[in-house]
Amino acid sequence: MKNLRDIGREIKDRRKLLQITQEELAEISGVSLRSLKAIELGKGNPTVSQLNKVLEAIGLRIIIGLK
Amino acid sequence: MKNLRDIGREIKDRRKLLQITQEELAEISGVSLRSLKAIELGKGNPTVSQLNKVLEAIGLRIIIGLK
DNA sequence: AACTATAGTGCATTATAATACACTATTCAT
DNA sequence: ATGAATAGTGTATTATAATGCACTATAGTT
Repeated sequence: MKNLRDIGREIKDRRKLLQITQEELAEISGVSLRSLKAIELGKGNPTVSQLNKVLEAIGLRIIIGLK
Repeated sequence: MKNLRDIGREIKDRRKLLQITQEELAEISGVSLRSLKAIELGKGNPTVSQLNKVLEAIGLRIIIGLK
């Protein structure tokens, strides 16, 4: 399974690739800095819309696939 | 983007394919019937872990992909 | 048409995600 | 090694997801 920690890592990696800070990503995605930090660390349990906001901002998206 | 309504449809389609009821899926996934209904209809905004529970139960999963 | 099974809704309660603020820790450049 | 930027944490508050119960609506069967 793709757990929350994995998802967080992917977001962080992508963000670094784009060379933007958490502060910037929080700003452009419309998610609070506190929440973004939690998402990247895989702590907490974001709502789908929160996750979507962050993903959209870095050119990623949720796909539903076979296991 | 893959919005919540799309995700709900995919879950519902998959569930029908497997020929199980909402009640059964709620049971096996560990998600309340009320919440499952909302998810399938694309109403509300589930947490990632709730979504994951349902997806797992029907052999699906979240993938993060390029937009 | 009537009956039954399955799906969707309203509302109240409880659990918890989202947030802000203040702080500490780490990374990175000089 | 010091200072500045970036990342992570604690705690309290607010917003909202998750749930249960009772109900209505729709689909499917005879």
